[in-house]
Amino acid sequence: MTTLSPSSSGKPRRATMSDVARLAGVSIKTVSRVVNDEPAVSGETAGRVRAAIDQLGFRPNVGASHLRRGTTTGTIGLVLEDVANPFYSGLTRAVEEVAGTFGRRVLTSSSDEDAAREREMALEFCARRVDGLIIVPAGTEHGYLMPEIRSGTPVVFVDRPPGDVVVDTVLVDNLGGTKAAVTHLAAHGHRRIGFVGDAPDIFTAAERLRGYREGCVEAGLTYDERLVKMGPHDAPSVGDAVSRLLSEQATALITGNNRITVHALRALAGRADRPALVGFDDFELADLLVPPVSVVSHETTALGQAAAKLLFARMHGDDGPPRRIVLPVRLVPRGSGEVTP
Amino acid sequence: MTTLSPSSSGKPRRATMSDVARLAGVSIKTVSRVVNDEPAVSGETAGRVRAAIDQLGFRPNVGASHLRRGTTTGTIGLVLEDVANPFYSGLTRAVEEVAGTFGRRVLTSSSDEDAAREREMALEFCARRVDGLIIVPAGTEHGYLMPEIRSGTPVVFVDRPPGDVVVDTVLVDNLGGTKAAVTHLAAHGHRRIGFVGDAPDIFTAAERLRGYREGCVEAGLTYDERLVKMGPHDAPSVGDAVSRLLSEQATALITGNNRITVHALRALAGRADRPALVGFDDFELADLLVPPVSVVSHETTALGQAAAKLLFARMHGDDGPPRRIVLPVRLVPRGSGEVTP
DNA sequence: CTGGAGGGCGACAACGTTGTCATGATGGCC
DNA sequence: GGCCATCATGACAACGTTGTCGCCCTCCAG
Repeated sequence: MTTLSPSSSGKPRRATMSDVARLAGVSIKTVSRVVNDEPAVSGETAGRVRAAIDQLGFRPNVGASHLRRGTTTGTIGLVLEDVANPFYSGLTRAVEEVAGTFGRRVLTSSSDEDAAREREMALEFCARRVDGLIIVPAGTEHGYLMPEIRSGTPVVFVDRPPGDVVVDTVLVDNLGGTKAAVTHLAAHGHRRIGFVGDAPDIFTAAERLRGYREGCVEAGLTYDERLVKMGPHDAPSVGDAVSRLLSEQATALITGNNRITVHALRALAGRADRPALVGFDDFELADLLVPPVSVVSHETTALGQAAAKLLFARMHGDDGPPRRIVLPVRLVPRGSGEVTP
Repeated sequence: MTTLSPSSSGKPRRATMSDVARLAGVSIKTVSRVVNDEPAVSGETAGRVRAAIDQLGFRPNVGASHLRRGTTTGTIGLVLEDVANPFYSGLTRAVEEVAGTFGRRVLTSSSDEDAAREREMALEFCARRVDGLIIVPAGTEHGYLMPEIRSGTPVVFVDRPPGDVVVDTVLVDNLGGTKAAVTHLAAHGHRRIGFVGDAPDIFTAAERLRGYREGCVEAGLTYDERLVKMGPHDAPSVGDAVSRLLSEQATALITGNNRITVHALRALAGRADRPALVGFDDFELADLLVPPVSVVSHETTALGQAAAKLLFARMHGDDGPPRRIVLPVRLVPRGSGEVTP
């Protein structure tokens, strides 16, 4: 009880510079000078002020400081689908890291693939005057960001491009990734390759599907839409998709992202007719499964770093034309994709 | 180029209420009223103000608003070891979720198990006037938080208790967890059970070790310190620990957390003499490995939720004595822990 | 002894917003 | 027609901080 309540009664209040000033018998400005290590303060006075600061547990209000100084708030906003998804938590960590080297903190928020939520969070972060915004978009309309962009808040899109504004974007080579996966499976003799993708209105899902199609064409396979299932990435939907593709005689599967891969693997676990499988996105323990899972791999850390670096370049005055960075992917053969039909 | 720069030359500046007021031909205060949906504004004036707001892309500065209103900033700070660790990213998501229902956003920061960084981040968050702080402590001294706590910022510790202050804490039943694991393995006939734990100065590692010891005693096994390896949770250290324990004729292993379990599994992958294994912390795909991995499971989501709810209760005026919540764990047998020596 | 330089410090305004109070206009009622 | 209530609006101060400017005192050169 005494542990939590302050010495006197009533609601606790944070000490301000005037409290410190009063206690130390100096002016507010002098306290400010001490706090900011400005030189023009005598050692004796500074000592008294510091003692008062310690005694009161004073901590400067950086919000007020930012307001007065007209400087930025030292935060950047990160809006993504779900921090709990390892893909995004890796990205978050990378962003946090880069932001840290520039003395910035990160405000995070999960949109849950909801465009309205994405918008709400992005705008709220702007109202908080973040120095910049990194967005994994859920929606496809981003005109709402124009006022922000125009008034100088840099915005970078990651993993998916923005809808109707042109700003810096960092993507991975979705097209090339699934294309490579198809080629790889075809090279092992597969003619009926199934594709389980996320909802087709998600950019990466659509791109990966496109890569799948193009891969089929290049490999001389006829594109058969019965071998494609696009839809939500929850376990039941994916399990259902997998059964259907197998009943269509698919001998190999390409799974469109890490969530889908995991659910597909679980759906396949019991079955005797296990198809070859290549997953998009690498994931922990893929190498320890039986068989080890071949994947189209890319660095989520690199994604986050690239995005954050782009953002900080803009914050530091880079005003070149918007850039689009496409990070390479790499097919990692581990076993599951190297079995014949 | 035109995409990024504002209509005129010079640095872009965010519109303020006075800009809006000037454009709409009203006073600042009227703009404020419109922005805050206060009733005493005529429809015609409100329309003019809203038009000006849209035209300028004005977004209110919530920092200034908080300062003036004397209200809180609507953010809470979360300091943990590493967001990229699935354990913590699940926790982060849960905290975000609860915070969202109370209209709060979350500032995150990874301490990387560095006490100085933990302290720095926690204090910085306080300087930003977060409404509350959730900490997975890296250090063992938390006196530095006393001024904050005293001035009314609630603090909740998760996963590990604070060092030298008494505040709300949410833990899991570390002791019971490893005890159960030992009992379980002993019931399957194991007499030489090894324990690979994290650095012993980490609270959870020490508790789990204690549970291991007590479990050994209860199971009638003599505690043999050669069967215990405590240390960092990186892959080489864990791999090394595993080899040593096996050379000590351990027939079963208990791995002290999700990182250690994963590294241990990788170290064991090639070997013929695979011991029985029970891991602390559940992890994705544990059920799909061969054999499926038995674990001491607990809900990271529940941890985050409990912590956040405790925090918000404090923020809403709960001033009862500090609480300590210990969440239950559950042994999930999947195969790896149910093999005989 | 005087003048100027400079060090130490404080008063004041301002950052963008909102609470309080005042003001002028309008309308209804006796 | 006069009076008060009500409505719409604005002026002003204040939140906690910092930039600007000016004051006073000391010290040293002339």
